[in-house]
Amino acid sequence: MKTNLEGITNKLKDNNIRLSHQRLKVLEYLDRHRIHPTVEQIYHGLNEEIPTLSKTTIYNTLNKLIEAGLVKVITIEDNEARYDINTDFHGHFKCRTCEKGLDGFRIYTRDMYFSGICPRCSEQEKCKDS
Amino acid sequence: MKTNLEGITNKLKDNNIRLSHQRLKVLEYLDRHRIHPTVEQIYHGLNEEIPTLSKTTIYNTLNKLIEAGLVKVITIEDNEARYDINTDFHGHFKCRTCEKGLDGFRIYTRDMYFSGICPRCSEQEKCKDS
DNA sequence: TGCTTACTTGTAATCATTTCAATTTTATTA
DNA sequence: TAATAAAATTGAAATGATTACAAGTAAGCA
Ligand SMILES: [Mn+2]
Ligand SMILES: [Mn+2]
Ligand SMILES: [Zn+2]
Ligand SMILES: [Zn+2]
Repeated sequence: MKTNLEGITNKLKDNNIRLSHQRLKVLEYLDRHRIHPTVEQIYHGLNEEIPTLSKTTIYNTLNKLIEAGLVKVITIEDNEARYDINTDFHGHFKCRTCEKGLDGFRIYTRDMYFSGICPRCSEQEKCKDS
Repeated sequence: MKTNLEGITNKLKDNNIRLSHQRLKVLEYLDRHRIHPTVEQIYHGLNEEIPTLSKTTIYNTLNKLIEAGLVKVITIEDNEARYDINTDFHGHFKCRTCEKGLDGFRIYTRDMYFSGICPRCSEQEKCKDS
């Protein structure tokens, strides 16, 4: 549940991702606001502290972090992505009435998405190795 | 696996959804093309048969069918929705390499989304009943 | 057949996300 | 510390999926 920000910055170094002020602030925001925030929420949340912050930077940062496996994108909303610093395997729930994400619920729909590599592409990878 | 189109049209009647030419064609397309098509694919697939068909109608139709529980939307793509006439609970897989949805795979990411009603809203529902 | 209501259509609007080029910052080296 | 190259930030503009809207059309019913 608790993310080690120091550990994350080390991972950034490992992935050759520069430790810019903006990136660290976005990470810190995700760590302190465990509500699967949208880009809009991150933007407004950091606006006071960094008035010059651009939404483009937030998008760039999040995409970098996703690429490095440090953040996960949640597509439970139909029109807006949400972001999660908790990359452990866990489900997400959205209430049909209040539209909040909460614990303890009556479930009506379940969706499971997997991403990986199919047998055909696995086979082609083997060929490359030899 | 096999969908009974006759059964579906009966469900449409039950839900007071009119059996328009366009709606039946969209349903037929979803039934015959079990590839979780996008709106774009449905549009081009039906274009020859119904040259006047509008994308807006496809969106309207799909939203109506989703509302009635006859179709499910799949948000595994980051930028474009896909649609499934199979409403049974089942997972979806996307290959990272060829980007196709297939069977038999090595899994790297798993995502579970639930939708339902939270305890708070459940409680309020009870109050309405009495 | 005629009536009412809901559906279809094309265009325009919306809005999350990406592209782009100029400026700034980071990390490195002297 | 200063110089440098590479990468990041920024804001404006572009993109593109989806929705809103208003006028024309078709479905269902008597
Ligand atoms: Mn989560
Ligand atoms: Mn499916
Ligand atoms: Zn609720
Ligand atoms: Zn593949």
